[in-house]
Amino acid sequence: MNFAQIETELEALADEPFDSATFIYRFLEIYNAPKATLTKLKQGSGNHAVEAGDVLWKNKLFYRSTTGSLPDVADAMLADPLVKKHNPRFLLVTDGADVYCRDLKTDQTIDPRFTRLNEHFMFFLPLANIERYEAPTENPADIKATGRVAKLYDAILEANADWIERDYTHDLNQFMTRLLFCFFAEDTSIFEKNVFTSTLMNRTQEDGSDTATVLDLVFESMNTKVESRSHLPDYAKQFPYVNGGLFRDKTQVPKFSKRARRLLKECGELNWSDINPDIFGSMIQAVAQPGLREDMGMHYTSVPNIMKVLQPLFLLSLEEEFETAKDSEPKLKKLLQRIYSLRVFDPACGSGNFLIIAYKELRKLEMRVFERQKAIAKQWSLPMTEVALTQFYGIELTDFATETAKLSLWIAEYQMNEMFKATFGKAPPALPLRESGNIVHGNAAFVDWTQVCPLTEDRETYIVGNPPYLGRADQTKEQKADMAKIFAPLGVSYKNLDYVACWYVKAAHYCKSGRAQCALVTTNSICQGEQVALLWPIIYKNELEIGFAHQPFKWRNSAAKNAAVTCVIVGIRSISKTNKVLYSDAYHRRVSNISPYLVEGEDLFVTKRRAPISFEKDMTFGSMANDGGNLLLSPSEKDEIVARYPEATKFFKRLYGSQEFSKGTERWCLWIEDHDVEAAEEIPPIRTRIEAVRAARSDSDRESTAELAAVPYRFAEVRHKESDAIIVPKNTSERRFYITAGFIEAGSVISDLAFAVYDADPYIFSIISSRLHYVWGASVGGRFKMDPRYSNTLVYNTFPIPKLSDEQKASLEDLAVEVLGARETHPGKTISWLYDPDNMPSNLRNAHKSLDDALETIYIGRPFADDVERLQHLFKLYGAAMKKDTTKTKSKGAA
DNA sequence: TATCCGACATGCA
DNA sequence: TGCATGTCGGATA
Repeated sequence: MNFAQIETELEALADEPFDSATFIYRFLEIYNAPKATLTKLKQGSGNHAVEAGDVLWKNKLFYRSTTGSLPDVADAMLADPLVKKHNPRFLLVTDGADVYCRDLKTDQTIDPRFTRLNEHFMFFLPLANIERYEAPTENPADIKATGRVAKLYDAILEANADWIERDYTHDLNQFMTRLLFCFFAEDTSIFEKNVFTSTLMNRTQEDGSDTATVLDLVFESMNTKVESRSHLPDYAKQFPYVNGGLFRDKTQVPKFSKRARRLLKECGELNWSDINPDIFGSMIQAVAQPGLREDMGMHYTSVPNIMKVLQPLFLLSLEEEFETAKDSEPKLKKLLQRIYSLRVFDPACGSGNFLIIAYKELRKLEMRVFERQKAIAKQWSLPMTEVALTQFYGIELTDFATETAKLSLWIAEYQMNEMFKATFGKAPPALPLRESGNIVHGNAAFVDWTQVCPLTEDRETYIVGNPPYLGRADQTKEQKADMAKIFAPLGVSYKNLDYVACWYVKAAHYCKSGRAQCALVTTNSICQGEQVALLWPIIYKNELEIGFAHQPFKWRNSAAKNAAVTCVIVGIRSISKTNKVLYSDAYHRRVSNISPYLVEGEDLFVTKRRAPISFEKDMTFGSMANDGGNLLLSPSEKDEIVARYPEATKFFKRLYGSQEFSKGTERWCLWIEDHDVEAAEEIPPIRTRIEAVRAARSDSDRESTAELAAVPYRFAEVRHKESDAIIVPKNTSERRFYITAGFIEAGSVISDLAFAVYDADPYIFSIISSRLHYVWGASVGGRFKMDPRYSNTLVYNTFPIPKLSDEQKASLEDLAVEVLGARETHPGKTISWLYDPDNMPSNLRNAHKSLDDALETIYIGRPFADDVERLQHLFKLYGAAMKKDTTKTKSKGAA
């Protein structure tokens, strides 16, 4: 079976007129329901439903077509005793216009339009016996263990204060991973039950003085083959030969204090068999980095997010191959070869989450192949797994995490062997440990990746991971140097790029030379705003394309404090005819191409520019106070001063940022001209505020801010003009349909949280208020979290407008008046309320619609069909304008 | 808890 | 000088 095929057929079915009699059978056929089953369902013998027209396929699906309210009907079906009896996985209700479907196992619901059913084709995959991935629940054992290990680590450090200055951290880290392994081993069948902790407790003094000696001998024993142990004491001999590199190097064992020994005992008493290496490694990683302790594991990638990378990158493809190979021994054998030759490389692997999950998935698939072989082969004997940890490669910056990654891979291997044993009754011996993954300790932005994971044409290689994101302002000197090393030779402007761009560029070079593909979880900022034009030309130069992408989603994991960041996933591969899929939380669909803004469209991007290509007036940044809050006042604060000092009135102006405009809140600022300073300072409360500004600015580490302390009576950046202005809030909401511009009367100050077009013609307001402009801004501009963020250089200056006649301007102006008029018919309502899609009044909607229709007719002679067409046309015009611009000025244009 | 928007250091062009 | 950006935060309903 082929996923693209399912989607295509589903799309065809959704496009046809709905036929309640045949729909469900066609639907099930697409999901490969066995022919015999379908026949039985149609005949009624396999259909357990009672009501006419219903279909109830045991354990799978309960279907009803109706004309009633879909959720209500679904609730009624759910209450039907038949559900309990026949346990369907899905409830599916439709009236031919909408669909309502609930997965009773995961309790997820979708309710798409009937015609968009294909966008949810993965939702129904369990019908074809393919499970969607479900997030594991939080594991209390991991949390508890992490806490205890952290305490033990601290106690050991305390007893070995000299270790840090002597740079024994590697020894300490390796020692800790050995301990963790032993704890795990004695709670599973790798060691004899509790042998490690009990030996230590029985053989050592309570004060900890000889703990190190005993541990040293025990570790040596684990690195010595049984036949060569004559020099070791009996208690050490009872441990099996472990090796696998974990005990190979002789490293120093730290001294133990009484407290450290007691904590060792407490760690040993935990039940380590419950540890889940998927996440535990990430949590334990924080142990060795006290700075990270407080947000322990905050940055680990959750398993669902890892699957968002692995599934589209290669797991789905393996799954498809399995489905087609199901009944063919040679094909199954070929699939196994593919599994065994595949490599996964995480150049920012941390404690190895991605690698561990990938390993487990490959093992699970291998087991399914074995089961299948067993079922169809005439003769079959159980093979052992050939998925090797050495197929997994990683680079990690911190030593402790590097060691943890290797350990976690071993634990994962053991757990998978146990699962194998449960299914097939046999498993490879746990010991001695085989080689673990190829995890290298180093700076991935600096080291040569081909040294870690050599380039090869013969093996599929998948680069995955969640590398560190750091905006320009937060990069350290070293990180800037890393950036320079990678980007400077390319001769491009790069300093405004996020640090994570290093990984994309290195991955691009790797993918170009080898048979590799890459998908990374990164901050959304590299697919938005100014960074797009900086990064993506470099990628495209390597004859690569975006094969799949996941649109922005909020970062989530089970750590207490989630990172406040919005992420995307971008899959990069050599140019190919294979399907491209665009994912979002709500749907995923095949598209013709994925643009670097992660929307359907061509590989185009805009470069920020100083002057507008079309608008006839400049838009400027508002005035930034940078005052520690002292130049800004609430109405009551202002009134209090004016009441006592009426002469102060002239020093106040209304201030408008995004919120003051959108929500109508009143705010004032001190606005003192140079020649008025002395007069202003004679008013004590004003003088106090000015002094506070001076103090705040002097305190700043930033030189230019400190210099501004010399003029504390005025805003740091003064852009104000004494004229009427169009105000455009900097922040808007992704839920709105329009950018909410407005007019501000002369005499008010527009803050840096909004943009201003001073002395503007009203038709400019019309264009800014159009759907076209919103669509442009939402895709080309930056973002604040998920919400579009307006900008003059990126959005306004790049927006293409056809040449307008005076008549056209006049008619646009009339339509602007209509919009403003519609707003005024709702007195007391804020802009924010009026433009909330849940509230937006119909007259305002209509006024905007008329404006859109008129403007779009100027563009193409008719309104656009949808936003995709809007964007495509704008990009076309932009491209043409830039071409003209290049020939005229020979300056840099866009691609 | 979803929604919407503030403030300013930073540093590039 | 002008302005994008934030492994950003916080108030509000």
